[in-house]
Amino acid sequence: MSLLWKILLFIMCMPKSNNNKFQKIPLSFYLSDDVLTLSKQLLGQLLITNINGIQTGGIIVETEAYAGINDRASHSYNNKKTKRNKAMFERGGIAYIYLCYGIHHLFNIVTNDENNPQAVLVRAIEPTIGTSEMLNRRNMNNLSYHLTSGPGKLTQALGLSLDFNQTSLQSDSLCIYKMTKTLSKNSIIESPRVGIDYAGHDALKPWRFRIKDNPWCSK
DNA sequence: CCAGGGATGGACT
DNA sequence: GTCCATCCCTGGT
Repeated sequence: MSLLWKILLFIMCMPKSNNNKFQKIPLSFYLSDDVLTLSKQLLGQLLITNINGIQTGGIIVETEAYAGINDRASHSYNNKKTKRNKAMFERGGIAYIYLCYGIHHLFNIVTNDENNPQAVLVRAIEPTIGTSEMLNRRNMNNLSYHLTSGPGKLTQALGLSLDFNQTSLQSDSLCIYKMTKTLSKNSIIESPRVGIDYAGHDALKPWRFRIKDNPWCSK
């Protein structure tokens, strides 16, 4: 076999994209009724969007749990169902995206079964795939921690908008992949959630989770 | 119909 | 650290 053919074969056998190395997180994962544990398990996993053939994504480094009908900070508090929060009442494993302050799209991972409206807000990712495209979408010239260190920033970087509301997290355009590395318990920092002062005593619950010393977390 | 508020980010001191 | 733009969603007339 000529060298040329060997090179050609080698190229043909190469994985087409990064995520071939990783397994999609299965639907069963999202159906858990333990949203706090799930929020921690989502840290370190890989979130990827694939829009118009452009792949962007990164490692989830910060999450918040929204525990459903008894959580005053949750949109589903008191079992209140509206057009906006409809996705939360669906079966887990889909996206719940809504507009915040009229400007920012916030991305949540719906968990638990149908009519058990819990969700995990993704607050920050560490960019790993398609960084230049994410810089474009954010109108930034140089890589800095501002790229994806906040719930509104990361959706802009990933190209996530209301169009993705209720999209499956196992779809071609939006997917979360399992990383092989597991985080040790003491590398996860727990603290109160951000921006929910209206939630009374629930505002004090330490349901924000982030990877210790990771500079890509929000402020 | 309309007022009030929000799971934020960016500009600025 | 402070300040505030911004606009959809919601609930109440």
